[in-house]
Amino acid sequence: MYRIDFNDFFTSAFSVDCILFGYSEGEIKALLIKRAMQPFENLWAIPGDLIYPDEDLEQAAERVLFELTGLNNIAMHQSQTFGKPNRHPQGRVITISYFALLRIEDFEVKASSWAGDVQWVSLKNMPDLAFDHNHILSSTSEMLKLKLQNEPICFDLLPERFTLNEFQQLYEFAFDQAFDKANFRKKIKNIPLIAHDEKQQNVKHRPAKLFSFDNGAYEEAVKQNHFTFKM
Amino acid sequence: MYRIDFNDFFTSAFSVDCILFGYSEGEIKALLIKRAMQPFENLWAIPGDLIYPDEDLEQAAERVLFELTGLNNIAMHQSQTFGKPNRHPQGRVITISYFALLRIEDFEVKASSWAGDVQWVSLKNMPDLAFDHNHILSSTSEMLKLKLQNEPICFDLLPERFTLNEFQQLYEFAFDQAFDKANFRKKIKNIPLIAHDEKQQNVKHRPAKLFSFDNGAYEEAVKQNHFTFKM
DNA sequence: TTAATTATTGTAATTTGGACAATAATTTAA
DNA sequence: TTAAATTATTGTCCAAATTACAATAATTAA
Repeated sequence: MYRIDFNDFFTSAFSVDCILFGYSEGEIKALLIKRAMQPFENLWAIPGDLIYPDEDLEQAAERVLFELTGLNNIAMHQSQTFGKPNRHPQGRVITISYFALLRIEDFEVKASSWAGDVQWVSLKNMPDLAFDHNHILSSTSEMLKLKLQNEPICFDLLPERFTLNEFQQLYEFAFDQAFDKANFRKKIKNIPLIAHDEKQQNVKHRPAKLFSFDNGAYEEAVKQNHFTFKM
Repeated sequence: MYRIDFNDFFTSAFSVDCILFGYSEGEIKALLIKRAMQPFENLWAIPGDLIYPDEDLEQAAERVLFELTGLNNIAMHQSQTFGKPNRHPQGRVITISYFALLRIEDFEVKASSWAGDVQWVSLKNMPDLAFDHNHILSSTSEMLKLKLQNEPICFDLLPERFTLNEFQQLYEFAFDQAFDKANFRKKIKNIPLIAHDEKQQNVKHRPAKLFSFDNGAYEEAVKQNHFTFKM
């Protein structure tokens, strides 16, 4: 891995911004970094970096993800590209935003060279961010909602074993509305879930049963045209 | 308007590719150009151009649209960004694809400076295109299908007055499946359409009634939360 | 006038969706 | 040990949407 000076990119450059979404305590969160360098030093921002001359876009996004989380083999979803001529104070930088869905508990976050601090921040409670990152984050959140509605990616966000209520909370986030518990359970009856004997721990009331997504059954059903995921 | 040499962009550059979709004879078509210059001279391609240093992305896409069609005030939809290091033989060019929906009958196409020929080509009958343009076109078509399902943009593609069958054909394109005529009419009964007395002309059978989209009623219904468009 | 063709409307059975009630399992406090 | 509190889970009823298909209407061409 190598690092190059901003000037190497002349006055125009490409970057990726890599929005890492996670889910905990009933809320969707994004992993933000506190910038350790100018411009916008000490402001919170979406992690990102310039794209190296021979690097594929997705590869650059995966590199940013890896530096922060040590994770590989996570699906990256391209969201949108932002290129207003003055969005970066030091020159023309067009940025391509990607997002990935993570299980917060599955790894340790490590601040990278360009980040002073790293933190999961709830989308409901977002501070002012560097650059046009508030805009990038909110339009990427909309794209996430749309994808949650049409692809079974909510299981990348949920723990491997989850309760039906946790599942429902993601659905409610995706549609910006509350659902009736009983009706929700009817709606998902075709999604292939494995019911475990195990139950929720450390709750002050009747514990919920744990489920996991049956990916094998899902892929088989899709292949046979029995099923298309549609929340 | 000014034109600059490729070398002005050093060895890396941004471009837009601008996919113009139209609908006629029951099929979705894209406006393609025959390249008048190297590389890929004489091959068909999606119209596009480099982005000028001070130009916004969408503005560049609108410029390409204008040069070919003379049209302004057409909504541009960003689709995806393509940036494999070797996708352009002359250097690193990252391209941002946009699409717009046009009524084919409403304007004259004029070949621009960089196009030898221009033609509407059905998506069902697509030749080999320059660069990675087959890939760009097919993933942008998928994005079009998704948007057709969730926003009332089919009316940008249909003539101002259309038959319910024409409307249904777009729906069938968006979902890649055929629908029962009678049931389709029930499904759309909440979409605000104006029924005209006028009928289809020059058909060899019972002519269909013509309808148009009632945009005013649609926007009012959305504002009052009575309605969300969902094909 | 009739056949051919497509548009349009209707009907009945089935499935899905929404509101809400009833029951079950667990913890905590008395 | 028991009852209250809390949340999970299942069931029921009715309205609305979906599906398959039949019936009728309007037009052209022979």
